[in-house]
Amino acid sequence: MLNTYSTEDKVLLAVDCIIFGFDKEELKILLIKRDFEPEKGKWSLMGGFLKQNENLDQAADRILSTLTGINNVYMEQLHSYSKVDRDPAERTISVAYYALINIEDHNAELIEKYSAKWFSIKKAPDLIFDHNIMVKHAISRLRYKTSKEPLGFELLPPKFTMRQLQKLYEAILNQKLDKRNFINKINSLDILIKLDEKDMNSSRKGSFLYMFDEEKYKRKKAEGFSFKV
Amino acid sequence: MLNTYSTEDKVLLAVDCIIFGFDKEELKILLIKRDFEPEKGKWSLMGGFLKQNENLDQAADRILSTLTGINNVYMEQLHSYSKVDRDPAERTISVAYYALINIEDHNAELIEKYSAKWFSIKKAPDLIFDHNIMVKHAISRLRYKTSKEPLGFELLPPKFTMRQLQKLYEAILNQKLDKRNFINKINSLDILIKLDEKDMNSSRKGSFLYMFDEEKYKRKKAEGFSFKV
DNA sequence: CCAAAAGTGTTATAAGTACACCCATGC
DNA sequence: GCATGGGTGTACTTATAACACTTTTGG
Repeated sequence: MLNTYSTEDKVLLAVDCIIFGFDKEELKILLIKRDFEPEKGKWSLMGGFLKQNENLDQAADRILSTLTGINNVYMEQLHSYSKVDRDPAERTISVAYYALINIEDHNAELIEKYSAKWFSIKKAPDLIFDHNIMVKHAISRLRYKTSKEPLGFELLPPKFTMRQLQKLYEAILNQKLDKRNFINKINSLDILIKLDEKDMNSSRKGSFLYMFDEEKYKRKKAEGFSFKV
Repeated sequence: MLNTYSTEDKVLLAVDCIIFGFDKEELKILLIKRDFEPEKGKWSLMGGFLKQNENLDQAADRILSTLTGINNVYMEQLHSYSKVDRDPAERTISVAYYALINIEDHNAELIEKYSAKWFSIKKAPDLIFDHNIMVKHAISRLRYKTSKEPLGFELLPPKFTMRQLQKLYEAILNQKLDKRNFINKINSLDILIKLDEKDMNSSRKGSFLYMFDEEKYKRKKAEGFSFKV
């Protein structure tokens, strides 16, 4: 291999993951209690270092999978954080990723192994380094993205009720939405499949379950349709 | 300094800049002809490596300034690119930034020194590595950002005509806009100062010059106003 | 006097917002 | 039979989109 850049400084490149989940009422993030220095014992995002033979997306997948046992989830690069002394141990640049997972899918043993815990985004503890700002940015990006692309479904089980979907959007946007307007809007998008099945847990009457019709969405998108909530 | 992460791989971190300008008709980017290997003689974004004592924003400023002689311009981090073999010389992760400059401000000597040239985004040459995709992403981000924040003015001289502003937005959005609707919309935002002065270059009648009223915009923004084109 | 760009309002359509009652069921 | 959450439609307001003629002035 050529080595044209040999006089340049090298740095450690970390990847930190903001892992979002939704538990029927609140938007949550999965945090770990650090069991290593620096800042041992404090709450932190799950992270790791980029290896020579992988790209950032792969590193993010690996790190997410290490903590949750889940693969193939929606992940997106957020931003790179590079303040010179952001990590007191050593110069480290961190690339933040956020992931959307169905909270039911996580692996309880792994969560325990890493002393991880789900926190409501409204009641999350103070985090190490610049992780607080990463979370803030991630929420802001999540708001933008879920209003322009059908990503909210990533946070729900495959079958969900209209009310669950509404509550999800309310949690993401941090505001109440009008029930009728919300349903009208979602229905007008015409990308859900209404099942015959009802969810009987939430009320006596029961409420119909829906599924996201990904194929239909893709077809419509190819024809110029754009999702908008 | 502690050295907790000593077994981890380190990498070279490059910063590449997509430098946008506007020349009254077209949206342009400033490219350099590489005078070093690999890919010597090919067109490329201006780039450099992150140094130990600076953060990414500072590195981007430094790199922009090296080529244009300009400081204090609007710059924003775009994305990090990390394909393992993206640079054949050595494993390098690149963080792309885009900058908006008033094309009149650039330093001609520096441009010459780096064999740099302004290219219309529609007629830009093929670039090295993954720089083509970086430019594509930057244009897409620019579209989004300039429609939500008053950043277009960064690409214009301090005094500009309505028609110039419209042509700028047409170039960014890559579509014709209706003259009356555009002016009505801009005026309804109420963030421009109409000068008594006219620009007599573009027509016999001459057209009024405007300036962006940044203070007014800030005040309105603080009161909940949001820019939208 | 005419060519060339500047400037100016109204109407129609679409999107968004506000809002209240009946339904089905388990207890 | 009643408490609980599910489900449904219309009127109003706001935003967006379409569209054509008059003005100014240097040559």
